Amino acid sequence: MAVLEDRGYRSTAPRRAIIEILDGKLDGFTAEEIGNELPWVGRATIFRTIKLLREVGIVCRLNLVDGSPRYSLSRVEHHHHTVCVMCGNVGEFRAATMERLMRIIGNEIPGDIVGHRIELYVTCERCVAGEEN
Amino acid sequence: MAVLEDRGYRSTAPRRAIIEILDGKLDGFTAEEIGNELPWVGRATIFRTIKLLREVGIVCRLNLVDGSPRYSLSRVEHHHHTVCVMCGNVGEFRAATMERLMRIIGNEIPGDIVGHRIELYVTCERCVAGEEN
DNA sequence: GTCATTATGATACCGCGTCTCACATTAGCA
DNA sequence: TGCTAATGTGAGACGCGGTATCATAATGAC
Repeated sequence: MAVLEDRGYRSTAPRRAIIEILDGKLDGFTAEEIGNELPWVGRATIFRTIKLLREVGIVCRLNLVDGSPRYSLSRVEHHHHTVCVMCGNVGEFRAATMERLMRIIGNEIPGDIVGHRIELYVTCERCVAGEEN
Repeated sequence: MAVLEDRGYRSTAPRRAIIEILDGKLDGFTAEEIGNELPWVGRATIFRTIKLLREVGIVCRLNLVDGSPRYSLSRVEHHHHTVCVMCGNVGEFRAATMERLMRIIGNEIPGDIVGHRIELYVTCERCVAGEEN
């Protein structure tokens, strides 16, 4: 919440509630999920708040394999995501090697790299374990 | 078109028209764009055909920085995309280093990597040149 | 040419997200 | 504490990308 107040945004009940829920969501969430947990908050407000948190940089939007959207709370500074293709759970990882590689590739292709999106699709440990039953 | 026939799909006028248009689209396209160029083809058919071509592996779906979708004809086997943040044009590049890196990262994170999505956002040469005016 | 199979177009529908607009809350200040 | 401008909110309409339905049309194997 401090993150928003520091930028001049108001501390309101919906915003506080959403942020509190997010803290518990360790592996991604959807707007719909939040709506279900906070039925007293309007749909528009949920999207507005997610958008705000994305602009502030503490929430990321990523895509599942099928292209459907999912959000994730950012814990480390610069990172990428792993998304389980079976359960949709999201993980984060940092890879300095990746950044270095980006710079190398930057020299090989025309134009200037201004950003990138990297998503690794995985089958997570939980799902792999569950399959054996 | 042969790609589709080889898999048992029929050669129809809409499919032929769409594929022909795609051949000229060197830097990505949207479903809407095709619809404008082929007003006699139904919207559903355009989406169906794009989907088919994706399944066959000769069209990729990618996201612009803002998340909006764009398609691109695949020319090389395994590749990734560069997307210009200014004009939306799409390029392809291969990076063996990237694949090697994937394997390394695979050992560092929990779960098995089954796929990945990598998009590089760039400002393309054309746009950079244009800016200087 | 016949006919089963497959594809098509129109249209309704869905999911995700944004816009609008009247109303409610907030925070700053007396 | 009470006022007020600024900001945020909820309901609902709307937009866009894409899919489902279903009656009709085209395809291609014989």
